[in-house]
Amino acid sequence: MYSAYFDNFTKKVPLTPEERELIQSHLSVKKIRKKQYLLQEGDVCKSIAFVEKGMLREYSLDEQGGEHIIQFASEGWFISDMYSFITAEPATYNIDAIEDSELVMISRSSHDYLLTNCPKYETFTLQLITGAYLAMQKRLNSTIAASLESRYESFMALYPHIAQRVPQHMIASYIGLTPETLSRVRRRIASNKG
Amino acid sequence: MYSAYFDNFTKKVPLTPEERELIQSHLSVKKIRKKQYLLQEGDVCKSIAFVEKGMLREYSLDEQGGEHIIQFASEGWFISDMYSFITAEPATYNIDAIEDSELVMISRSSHDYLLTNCPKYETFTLQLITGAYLAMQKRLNSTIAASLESRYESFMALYPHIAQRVPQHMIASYIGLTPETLSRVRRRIASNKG
DNA sequence: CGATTTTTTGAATCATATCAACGTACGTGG
DNA sequence: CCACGTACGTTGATATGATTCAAAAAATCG
Repeated sequence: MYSAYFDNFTKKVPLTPEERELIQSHLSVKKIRKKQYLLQEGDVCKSIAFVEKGMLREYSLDEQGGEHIIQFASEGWFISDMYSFITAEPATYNIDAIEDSELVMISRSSHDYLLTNCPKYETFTLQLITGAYLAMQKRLNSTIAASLESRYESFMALYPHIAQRVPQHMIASYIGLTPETLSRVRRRIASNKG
Repeated sequence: MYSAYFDNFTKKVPLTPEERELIQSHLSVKKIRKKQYLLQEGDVCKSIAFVEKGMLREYSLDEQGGEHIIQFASEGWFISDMYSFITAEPATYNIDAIEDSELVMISRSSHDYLLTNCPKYETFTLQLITGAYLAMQKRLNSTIAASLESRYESFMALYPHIAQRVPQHMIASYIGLTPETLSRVRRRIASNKG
């Protein structure tokens, strides 16, 4: 229990046994089945979830009901509608499970408590957000500046473990194109190599 | 000197005079003229810049030499190639001034020093990055999910002070379309309202 | 095996980019 | 203060390329 969470944590910030105790007392475990929602648009996001095992996705819905995947989260990643979590306004994103998953949950009040009372938790959070920020900046740049081919290829290079585990149409959604177009992009790539 | 910086800081995290002294001793001031580079692709980004006055932009260049604006920064914002700053690898982005500007600079070593020796600086940094993360997530979502019209309109609603001060083709670049297309989008919007 | 989900393919359509030209505003130097 | 040059925005014609809709083929699941 909590092993992936603390592996991740101590790789970034070492902890004494007491600190680990303190943090662990603020965590809880949640299991969630494939296709189950962790968060629905309109609800307030009350927790940050760390993935111990499994895979989730966060996505928005446009006016026509189309899904747009904002983020995948597999082992070692966290997922949450951060804006809703921080402001307590209704979520604009949905989160559901792509596989049966085990999550470590941190509530808003625990998060606040640890931020102010456990310096290492704050340091860890800063590193976590910084990493997420940098990854998203790269993605934004490739969405704006790169061709479909290279967007797909960077995704595959960066997240091969995700690519293996999610259907292709979700990758299409993540990189911002339709499943049909992605299928054709893949054919173009294959024929350029063959 | 440093007033915009500390206004911003203390609005998020109050400081004692001693703390302010400590932090201020790690800052320096830099003036930069319109069109001047603060950072060029390939150089290592050695500082974070806070804008006291003026306006800058961060952008990438694609294979055909096209500019893609990643970020604007006016008074109260910070700007930097964070990835290069943190990893000390060569920058992949360029930063230059859109107006004559005054900047408050923090070097990598000062940043590290303050992070470990000044808890409030760490708290401030966490809030700063969190804000930047949330803003970028919203932008990414609108880039993937929204129509050109609503992308333009959200930009204008969110950043009216920037819109007034930068040429239209830079707004086009920021929201990910060509200047010609933006011109036509604006006409469409105008005629739908008239 | 049958049912459902996923991927591929084809054809038509639509939206945006591109290329080229023009008009305008702006700022700089004479 | 004027004139010139440069940067900016608009417009039109055309080309490109991604989406859409429909259907079939392939893969996966119970």
